[in-house]
Amino acid sequence: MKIVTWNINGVKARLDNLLVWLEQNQPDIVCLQEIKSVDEQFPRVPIETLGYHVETHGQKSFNGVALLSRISPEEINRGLPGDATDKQARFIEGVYPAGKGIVRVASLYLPNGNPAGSDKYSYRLSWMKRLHDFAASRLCLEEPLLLAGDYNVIPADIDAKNPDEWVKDALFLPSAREAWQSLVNLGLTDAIRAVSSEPDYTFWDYQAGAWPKNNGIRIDHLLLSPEASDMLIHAFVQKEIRGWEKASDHVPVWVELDI
DNA sequence: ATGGCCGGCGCAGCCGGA
Repeated sequence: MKIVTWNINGVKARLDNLLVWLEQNQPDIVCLQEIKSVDEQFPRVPIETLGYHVETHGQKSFNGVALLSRISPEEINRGLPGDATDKQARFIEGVYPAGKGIVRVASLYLPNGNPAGSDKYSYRLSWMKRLHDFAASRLCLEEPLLLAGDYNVIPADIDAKNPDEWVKDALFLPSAREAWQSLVNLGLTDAIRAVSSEPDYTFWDYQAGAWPKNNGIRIDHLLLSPEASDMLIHAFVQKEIRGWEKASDHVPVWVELDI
């Protein structure tokens, strides 16, 4: 089973790319972030025509996440628990039949939090705490679980071409990296780091020639429960997608599971 | 050497992103 996460930076602006990519790559489950669409305007018909089920959790203009899948989900949950007043659409979870059991997959878009010290940064940290509590409760189920998405966290120096440029950025501040490490320390496996100790950037800014200079960062991650990690065959970043016409600034990150 | 963008909204620039 092939599962992939991709921040597409606007599903309507990226629809032609998305359809070609789906046909060429045939993923089983796709976690999308930054769809920037309300549910009613998500272009579900052309995606369904390719054989995918579509589940969205969107809002107007910003944010928004979705799950595309070849197999119909048994259950869908929208929104990250822990704050009923949170109106930002950043989390959707699906439960899918797989093998003799299920696989549980979440598509998440963690708040950027810049500038540091702002209300946005405190919202980011509180969201990370909620994600930590959610992951802890899900891990008690002892199921194959994937928490996939745009974490907006650069975990370590190796995950940036120029780490010095990021020292005052919310993506690389010690408190954000500590929150990331605390999440991983629950017993989750960073799929890319499990298979590679090389730089594997997933984002290159549109500005300042970041892509031609390979000035990238690794901020899109798949975290696997022990039950999912045991089934890990392969993980990789699909870097070449960044070179497409009208590319997103993020690229797809894949895992293949023996399930 | 320096600076360099893009999507959404909505029809002009501004907001948000990382």
